[in-house]
Parts: sequence; structure tokens; C-alpha cells
Amino acid sequence: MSKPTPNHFIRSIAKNDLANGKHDYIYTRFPPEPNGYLHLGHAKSICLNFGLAEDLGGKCNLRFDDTNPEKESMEFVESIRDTVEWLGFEWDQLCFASDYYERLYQFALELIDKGLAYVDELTPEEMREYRGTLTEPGKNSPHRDRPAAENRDLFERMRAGEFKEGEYTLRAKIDMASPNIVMRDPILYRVRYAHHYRAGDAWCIYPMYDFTHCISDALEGITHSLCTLEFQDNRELYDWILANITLEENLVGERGKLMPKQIEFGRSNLEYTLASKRKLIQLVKDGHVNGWDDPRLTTLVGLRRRGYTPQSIRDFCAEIGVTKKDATIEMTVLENAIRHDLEATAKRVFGVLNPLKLVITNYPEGESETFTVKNHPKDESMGTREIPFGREIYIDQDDFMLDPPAKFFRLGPGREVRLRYGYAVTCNDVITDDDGKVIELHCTYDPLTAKGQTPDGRKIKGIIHWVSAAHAVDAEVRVYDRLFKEPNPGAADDFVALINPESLQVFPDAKLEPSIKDADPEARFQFERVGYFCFDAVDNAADKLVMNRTVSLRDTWAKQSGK
RNA sequence: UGGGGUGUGGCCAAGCGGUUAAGGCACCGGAUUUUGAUUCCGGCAUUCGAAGGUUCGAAUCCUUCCACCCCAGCCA
Repeated sequence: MSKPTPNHFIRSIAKNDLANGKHDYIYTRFPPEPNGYLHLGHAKSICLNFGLAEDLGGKCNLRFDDTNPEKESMEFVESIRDTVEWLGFEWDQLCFASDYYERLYQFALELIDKGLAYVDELTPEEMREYRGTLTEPGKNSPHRDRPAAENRDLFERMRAGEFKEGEYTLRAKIDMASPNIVMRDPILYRVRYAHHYRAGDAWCIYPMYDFTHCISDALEGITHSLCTLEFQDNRELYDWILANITLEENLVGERGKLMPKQIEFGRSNLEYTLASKRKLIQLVKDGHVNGWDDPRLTTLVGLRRRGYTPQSIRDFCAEIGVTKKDATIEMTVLENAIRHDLEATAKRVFGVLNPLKLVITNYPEGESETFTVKNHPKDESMGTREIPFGREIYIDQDDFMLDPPAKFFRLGPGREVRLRYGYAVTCNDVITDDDGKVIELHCTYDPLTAKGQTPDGRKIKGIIHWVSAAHAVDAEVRVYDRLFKEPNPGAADDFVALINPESLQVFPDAKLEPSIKDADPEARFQFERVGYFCFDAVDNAADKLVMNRTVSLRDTWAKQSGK
């Protein structure tokens, strides 16, 4: 099922580092901030980091980059851990940047003592003015040349809680005229009187990302620190910090004094979806979707609930590749990945979403029979099952047309179709209600056509699925479509206006074959001729089945008929 | 207009001076089929952002130009 490991530029770099002896093994890390749920974009990073370690014989840590107490929580940590495990990856160590707070603090002191960091008291507004612009250099803060001893004293007092939020910051002393704005004396620490979900109230100063990340990598002995393109400018600072602190050999692991190397890759965006955390929050908060795990969302919890398998997501990530440019991926690539997996693994079953009763008038009343059918058309190992058949059955309304076009192979007045695995039936009467809506079909069956036979050799092109009315199991089936009408909703001013009003379609009266009742709640199915389905992990119950359509089958008829 | 990046078919993406420019998705044929599914076979870039140049030979090297993305949070 899984494809051969595709090569990409980061894999080449890592392999080369191994080949020339720079590293004995590679060590990566997946470093999310626990401030939200993971989405498909994270899956790319997870597959890259964990996959590279798996592939080249190395290790990968799961590290929570939790340096901003205001946004983070244990709920997110747990969800992220759970999702990484669900995808099938194992981390070497489970790490938290917050576990490094004390060491980080000591490194900050070292920079201060070396005259490479200073405490500043510029207000945020002043800070912005002093920073300069993209084309103009910044200027030095009046506090930049404070003596080291005074900086140390001030920084210790910052930690001790003597100052208000925003009053003081610790900044690296680099170059206010650097063409790279990241290097214009970046802030290393800020004062924040916020409760940290892990560190509690032990700290009132918190290290910034740029200071924390590189040191965390070094402490863990990471060899290749992979991140997205927008951090390219930050790499210079990453290297500067590591070059200016004293890392004892034992802290950088078995690779001696080699520093971790940051390598950036491009993000992948899926068409018709949103990845922006802010916008996702709005969708959830305003009730446009039903929670973070809404099956229309490309959060990993959403995809999971929708029925996507870990394998399909890993295959998808392998398929889109890893390059240095941001990519826009068509939805069909994701759909192909899940269809490919489920085609091979999903048990076949009959399900009618939109039932239309069909009465076989020449079939004896009160009688029934069962057909033994294959659970998979090609995989014999998946076995067989029994499906009951009787005088009254349900077929899908889509499989009948009052006035069908010539190429429509299904049922219509006077037409004959085969009931899959059963008999051929011919439609003689169409019963309509007062509004002219078709509510029932009267047909006759040909007893000689059992089991796919046609003794007279006539060709029956149309084959439809069905469920015995007397044995049918009721279910609610939810069918999903793209959440947005436009390929790039994130680019619009008002993305909410672009929501597809038909993104969720509920079939409250679906009729399923009885074997579904005994199925594993985790199982995935193909409703023959319709699509792939799974039980809804939240709303499904023994007394009320609720199923989700993961993805439809390819439908060349729908394409032809221009639906 | 400062700095950092990227440009290969509709969407991804291999390619690293000599290949008929991989592969996947999509699309278009056609075969098989008790799922209009699957599978199978065939088609789909004389051309690699553009223009020059180097070379026997360039998507790959050089020059210039063009387009797009990122950076001025006490977010990550």
C-alpha cells in the first residue's frame, strides 16, 4: 500500500550528512506550540520529521514549544500527542520547552555577562520606531550600553517580579542596522504575569521563540531542525545564539559540538480549505462548523472523524513531496489517497441513502431468501456475508428516473435492471403522490435471472444496489462536501461568505443492510456504488446509527451527465 | 526601494552539463467488469518564468530582466 520513500532535498542533505560522517544518525523533532489542534499542514511536518528518522535510522522527539503562557493548554498537548500516535509515529523523547526555563535563564545570564544582551525599557511603540523599516536601518536604544552588572541586576529583578508587564525586556545586542530585521536586537525575554499550564506561576518572565527554539534543539542533540519557509530570516539569529552560548559537550549529545542545522521547507495548502488558526477558531466559535473535529475541517481530528485513515494521510504527505516553495494542492490528491486505501481495505455493504420503495409484485408475499455475497470483489480473504431479500426493497432515488436520458442505465418506466447479487426486475408501475412525487415502484422479477444469470443471453447493463425493506436497519447518514465555494477562501476579505451552504447534507432515513449492526464501530465500509463510510465517533449509538461519508466513489456518470 | 526565498504541463513533483524532460493527481480515449467502482492499456511539456551568453551539447553553468512569497509581534 505504501509507496516507496520519495526523495527530496532535505532527505538528500540528511543522507549526505550520514554518508560523509558528519552524523552517526539523524535526530529530528516535531515542535508544535500547544495552542490549537493539528491540521493537515502539521501532518506534513510530522511525516517529514518522524518519517525521515524512521527512514534513515534516527530518532525524533515530540516537543511542545510552550513559551507563550497565554495561549497554551494541556487540552492541546493531549490532543496533539493523541494525533501523532494515531498517525502511527513514535517519539524518542517527549519534551517541553517549559522544562528548559531554568537553563534558558542561565544562558540568558551568560549572554548578559558577555555583553551580548541588555535590558531595555523602551515601550513597544518606541521599540517599533527604533527598529527602523524594511529599507531604513534602526537606531540604538539609549539603554543599549548599560553595564553588564546593571543588566544582570535588572534581569534578575525582572525574574523576581519587580517590574510590570511591558516595562522591561531583555534584548540581544546584535546590530540595529542589520538588513535582516530579525537581527536588530531581538527581544529574548518579556515580562508576563500569566499562569503557565505546566510551569504554573514559577515564572513571570518568558523566553521568546527565537531564543528558546535553537537552544532546545541543541540541548536535545537535534541534528536537523526542520521548519517552514517563514523562518528563513530567523536562521541567522538561531545560529548567532548557539554560537554565543556555552554548550557543554554532554548537552549536545554524541555529536560533540556540532550545532543543529535549521532547514526550511514550503507549506502545502489544500484547495477549498482553511488552515489559519484564527479563522478556524472563528468557524468553530461562530458555529459555522460543529467543533474542531467537524468532518468538513482539515484538522486531523476532523479528518479522523470523517473516516480518513492514518495510512491515507501518510500517503498524501508522501505524494505532495517536500520542496522549498509553498504549494497549492488540489482536493483530488487527498481524495485519491483515501480512496486508494479504502478500495483495498473497506468491506462492501449495501446502503440506500435516499430510499424509494420498490415492490416486486410477482414475488410471493411473506417470503424471503438470502444471498451469499462477497465482502470484497477481489480480496477473497475478506470473506462473505448473507444479505436478505424479499418482496419489498428500497432502492436509491438516484437510481430511478421518470424520463431517463438514453445513456441512463438505471431504472425507469418499462426498463429492466439487475438488482446487484439478485434478480433482474422490470418497472411496470410508478406510484406518485398528489404532488406528482414518485413514492413507490411496482416491478416484476424474472426468477431465471438469479445470481447474475441470464439464460436467454440478454444483456442487462444497469445494476443497482438495494436493501430488503423487512430487514433494513435505519441510520442517519451525513454526506460532506467542500466547506468553501472558492479554492482559496483564505485570500478573501470575508471567508465566511464563501462557506458552501451545502457542505453538509443529512440523510435521516437511510436504509442499510442488517449486517451493519454487528460491525466494529471503528470499521470502514464501501456502500457499493455510493462511497466510503464510517460510523460517526461522536453521535453514533446502538439505538441510532449515525454514519459519515468519508468520500464518494469516482462517478463518471455524474461527470457525463453534468451533475 | 533593504534583506531572505521561489519559478519544470491544470495541481504537485523528479531532474544536479549528454535521458525520447520520471512519477502521482486531474483530464481525454479504449478494454475488462453483477459496483457507470476497481483494474488494464493508450493519449496528455520539441519544452523547463523571459531574454541573452558559455559549451560539440543547457531545465541543469553565467548575466540581465520579470513574476510571486516571507520579514518592521514584548506570537510561533
